Order: sequence, then C-alpha cells, then structure tokens
Amino acid sequence: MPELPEVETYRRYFEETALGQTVMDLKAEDPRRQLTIDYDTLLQALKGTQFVSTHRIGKHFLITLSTGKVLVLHFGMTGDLAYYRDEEDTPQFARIVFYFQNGFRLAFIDSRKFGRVGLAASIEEYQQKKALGPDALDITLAELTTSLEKRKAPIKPLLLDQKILAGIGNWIADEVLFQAKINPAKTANTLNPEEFEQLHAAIQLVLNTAIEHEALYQTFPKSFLIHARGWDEVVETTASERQVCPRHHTPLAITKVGGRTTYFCPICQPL
DNA sequence: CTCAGTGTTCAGTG
DNA sequence: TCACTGAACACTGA
Repeated sequence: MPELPEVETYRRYFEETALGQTVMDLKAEDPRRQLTIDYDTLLQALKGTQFVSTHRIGKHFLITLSTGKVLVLHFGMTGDLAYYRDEEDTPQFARIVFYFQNGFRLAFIDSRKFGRVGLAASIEEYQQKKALGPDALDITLAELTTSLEKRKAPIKPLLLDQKILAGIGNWIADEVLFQAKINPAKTANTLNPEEFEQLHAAIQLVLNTAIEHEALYQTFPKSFLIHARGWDEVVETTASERQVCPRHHTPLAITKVGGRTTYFCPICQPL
C-alpha cells in the first residue's frame, strides 16, 4: 500500500519524531532478507550518528546521517513506521527497530517483509543506482510526454514504471486514469496532447489530494474511484453497492492490465 | 486449505 | 540492447 502519499506522510511523521535523534543500536529480525547490506556494516554506520534531514524520491525514503551517509527505507507493500518508548508498546510485525539515546525507538513495521533498509553514499548516487525517474510530483508535462509518447505498452503499467516517474502504485494509477478519463489499456503512443495534459493534471490532483488527507482513504473526496475498492468501509456494503462509478453510478469494470488488478469505468474511460 | 494482493526484480521472448 | 510480459518473492487475512 505505501505509495507516494503514504511515504510522504511517513516522512512528515519521522520529521516530528525521530529526526535529530542519536542512534545507539539496531535490531533486525530477518537481516539477510530485509537489509540490503550486512547487519554489522549498517550498525557501525549508524551507531553514534544523528538523523539530520529527510528526503523522498517516489516511494523511497532517504535519511541523511550526521556522517553524510544516507539511510534508505523502502516500505514494500506493507511497511509503516512507529515511534515509541516502552518495550510493551512494540507494534506487531516490528521487523527492524532503531534505538535512540533518548530512550525512544523507531520501528520499521512490515508484515509481509517486502520492505528494505539499506545505506547509500548520497541521494544522487542512490537515485542513479536505482535508475529512478523524476518524482511524480515534480515531473513536468514535457518530461512526461517525451518519456511516454513513443511507448507501445498500455499506459497503466508505464505509470507504474518507477524509471519513468517515481511514486505511482496500483491504486493511484487507476485513480489517475479515472480522473483523466483515459482507459488503462490504451497504448501510450495513441494518447493525444490533450490527454497527456489531462494525465499530468490528474497525477498532481490525486497525489496532492492524497497527501492533504494524510493518505487516509476514507476521507478522500466522493469523486474518487478508490472508494470502490472497498478498503474504507465503516458500514458493511456489498460488492455491487461499492463497485460503481462515482460519476455514473454504473458498474465498474474490474480486469487485469499488466498483470495487476485494475478498476475503471467503461463509460468515462472508453477504449 | 486456498488464494488475492501489494511493489520490485528478474528471466524469457521478440 | 531495448521494450515488453509474466512469474516470483513472503506473508497475512479473508
């Protein structure tokens, strides 16, 4: 679930809690899987250093240490952060825990263990090594058009390609295409300039709205497709009540595009 | 017990 | 080498 808005929300949470703290110790439940460098090297790099500043590229969260090195967190599908003090408050699935001099701790929570923690020499080195494209909030219309206009793949999997733009995941891709009224299976090279403009505006709209709402789906505008996914039910609803277009109240199509579950409205987003 | 689902990476194909 | 497709990864929760 952590896509750009969640990671931005985590970053802001980190700024209010762990930023400025001095790291004393580190525990990792499954270091060989979840740490991208060996445990001893990471511990030595962290011990006695402070978390000085934060940065985000797409879904990647980067923390600059007082030594200048950069701690990198990627939340995979189920990652989250929690700052707390007492052992008994340790959240479930706290896979990696940072221990601070002030007695508090920061847990990297990750039930499905797809998250990764590692170290980079600098922000630029990391972005280059991972071949990350511009952050989805920073990409210009011209950049977006240039990188998509010749591509023959369906638009949706290209929006998920972090090398083209960084930060969009499965539900945001669906939401963006719904707001832009573009069919997810439409090949990128058939989009006209007006559609690229709508796409670019929809990326801004969806990401900024999600960040404003601190990535809490339940509070997103009624006009958002995300409510159809049934993640935010307060009251029980049936699938047929839920899986309708917010504009037409007609049934949505639920298919696979690029191997991923895809929701769209066949009326708003014709092929 | 089975299986969907989330993001990334990698093997395979053209 | 590049563009694209599809499976694999670990695990929970339905």
